[in-house]
Amino acid sequence: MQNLSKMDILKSYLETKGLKSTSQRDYIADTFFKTNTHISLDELLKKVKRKTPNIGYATVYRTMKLLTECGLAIARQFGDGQTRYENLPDDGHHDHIICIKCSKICEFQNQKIEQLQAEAAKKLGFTVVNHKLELYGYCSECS
Amino acid sequence: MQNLSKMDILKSYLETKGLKSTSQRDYIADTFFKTNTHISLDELLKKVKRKTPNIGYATVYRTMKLLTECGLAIARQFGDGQTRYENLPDDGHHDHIICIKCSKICEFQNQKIEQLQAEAAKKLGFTVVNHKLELYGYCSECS
DNA sequence: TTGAAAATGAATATTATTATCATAAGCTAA
DNA sequence: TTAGCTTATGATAATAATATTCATTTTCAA
Ligand SMILES: [Mn+2]
Ligand SMILES: [Mn+2]
Ligand SMILES: [Zn+2]
Ligand SMILES: [Zn+2]
Repeated sequence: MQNLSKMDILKSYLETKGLKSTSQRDYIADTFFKTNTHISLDELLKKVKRKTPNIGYATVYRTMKLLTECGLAIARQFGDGQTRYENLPDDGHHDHIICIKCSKICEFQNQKIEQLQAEAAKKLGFTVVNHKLELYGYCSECS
Repeated sequence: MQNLSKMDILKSYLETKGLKSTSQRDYIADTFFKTNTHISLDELLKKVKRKTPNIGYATVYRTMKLLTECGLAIARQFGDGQTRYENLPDDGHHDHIICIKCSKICEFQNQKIEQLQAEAAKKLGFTVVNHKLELYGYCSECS
């Protein structure tokens, strides 16, 4: 399952779950796969409706739920009350830093932090499954 | 403002804002100050109603908003859809590790992680105001 | 004491998310 | 290809947490 495209991964996930392929689902997924932002359901719905205006909110909602389940999308909550989705990154896990004035979101990776997290968890007897690290502040243009 | 009790800090905050002292507000704040958990509004309301059953949800909500504003309470969201509040800790900032099975919450401090966060932010031109680090996994009893 | 300003609490509004249901579409086996 | 069963869709409604409204009560400074 290394070199399959995202759409192929989705298709095989649907198959294992006994789910069906539909034009709406495909188009929503494809539209999402082409984004490189942290997109909300409303934003994605708007994008999708440009070509297929009759598509419903519920279908976008269910498709993103599906993509999250199979790992192709990651659901994020940055505190503005809206769940946002991003594509599974090629280069592995990353964390976020968010500007509290203009809402700009930057991403960063820090292996040392990840390692220290694991150590802290181990010390408390926990087995970490996932984590959330978000820094909030002012970006260079807003400070 | 070093050695003032939390209630005194609240009182002086109210004063600067031209707000008034009321028995309800005092009792809710005092009840909250005595907690040492991450408490939800519903839980706090229930606790408060034991002695003063006629107190309303809105007053608890508004009091916690006030305490959060003046820094005496910290609002946390651990992903269960409920905002939880904790007292401003005496020993400074801490982060959390949450069991995804039994919901146990442990706290930890790690100065090295904090430092690395600051460095990562600086590299991106950000000035960090606050941050959120949450580890999710299984506690020793659940793994 | 009194009157303007703020607080209260019940109720309602808002908002994001999730569920329902009648109908449409996909798929499998004849 | 078609029949028949399953799943998907989209409009709408239900949920649930949070936030606001408003008539009434309370506070507090003059
Ligand atoms: Mn990201
Ligand atoms: Mn805590
Ligand atoms: Zn900014
Ligand atoms: Zn546990």
